[in-house]
Amino acid sequence: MGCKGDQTRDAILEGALKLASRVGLEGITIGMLSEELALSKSGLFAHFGSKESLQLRTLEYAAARFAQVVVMPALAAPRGEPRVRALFEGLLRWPERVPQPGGCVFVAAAVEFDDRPGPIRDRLREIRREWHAFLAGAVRRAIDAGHFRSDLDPQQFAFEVDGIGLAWHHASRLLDDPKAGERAHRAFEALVAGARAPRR
Amino acid sequence: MGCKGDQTRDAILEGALKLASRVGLEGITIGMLSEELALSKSGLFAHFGSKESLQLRTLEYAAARFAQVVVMPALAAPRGEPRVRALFEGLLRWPERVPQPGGCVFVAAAVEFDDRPGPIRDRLREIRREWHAFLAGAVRRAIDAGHFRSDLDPQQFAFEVDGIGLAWHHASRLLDDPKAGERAHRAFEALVAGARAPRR
DNA sequence: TGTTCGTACGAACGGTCGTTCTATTTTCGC
DNA sequence: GCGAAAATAGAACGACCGTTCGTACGAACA
Repeated sequence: MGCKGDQTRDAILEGALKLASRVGLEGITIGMLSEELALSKSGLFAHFGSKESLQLRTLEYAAARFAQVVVMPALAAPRGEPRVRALFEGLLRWPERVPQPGGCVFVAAAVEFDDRPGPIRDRLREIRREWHAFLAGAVRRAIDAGHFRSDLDPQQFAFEVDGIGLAWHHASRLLDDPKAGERAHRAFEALVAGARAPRR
Repeated sequence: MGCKGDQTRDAILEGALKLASRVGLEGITIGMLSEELALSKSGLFAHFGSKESLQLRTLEYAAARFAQVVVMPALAAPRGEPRVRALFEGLLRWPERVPQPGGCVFVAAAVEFDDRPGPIRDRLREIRREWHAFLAGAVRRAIDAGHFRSDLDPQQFAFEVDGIGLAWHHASRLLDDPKAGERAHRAFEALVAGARAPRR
């Protein structure tokens, strides 16, 4: 079975993820990537057969890493509110845990591909929906555990967490707002407080 | 004074805005744009002198249109909460008011340029900061008018509105969530309710 | 030892990019 | 209407794109 090849391919995917974080999945160039990794263009290309396949594999690699560094550790936290908190904290730390110097690759890809039909958009949408469903599931468990009020809408909660994450990404990266992290946490605390309090 | 040239340039900028909405500011291609507008590549190019200048002008054009269709109409609403609401509603309608088939051009540009130093990033950041400041100003007026509680942080409010807008953009475009609009409104109502209520 | 196969390389392809140059057409004040 | 100036077109450039092809190296297996 391919031993050396697998190592190389993983190294390529790691480089592709970092590169995509900066220039987007579509902005990746086989020339740039091969130069950065000291490989030949054709040698790198041979591992994937097409650019689209490289993009797809990079997306898959990112999803696997995300599961490793934010989903799985959160499962170690107790069910209910603590786990919801762990997911949020993991979300904020994910672009540094798996180095993405240009910001979350899913955010970049979402904006790039939200109107470009094809397998990449399809897979990306799937990944995002899974994340959404997982987050909503954790919220539902928090309701069942009595941490959150029973008439809370988990999907709505997930929607708003998504918004906080995106606003944080935006404020910290483009706006260089030093208070971005603090703002994100305050927003999340307000959200949790509203979820905890009995119906007004 | 340039008469014909100005008309052409405006038509180019309108086309560039629509195109940038789909493929991003960097994704714009002079060939694509000239073909779409039935102009020659060199003829179009002559209006701007460089691609970067075209991008910068497109960004400026978008900012001017944004001021026209969301900021100015909101000024017609009474100060305080109504104006804050008008700004939020205008924000959600802006990509359809000024046709952007691929979604808000500022969102696309923000993700593309948040880590690409240069005049485009600088100008984009300025535009976004102005919007943030304007929104926060409207919130401050709502506090002064007694609509919102006096210890509300206008910047925090603006941060969260930003998040709702981004989450809505994301949910409606990539995820094809039919409830995205409803969710955005519910999130906004919760935000306003929290701003209105006396400190818990 | 010889053969095979997985792996990487170098050269080249047609195509498109942003840009430059030189003409040609169109506009507009006189 | 005329002539200057502005506006547009056309061809070409070097660079880089994704992709293909033929080939060389190295290890595994006969």
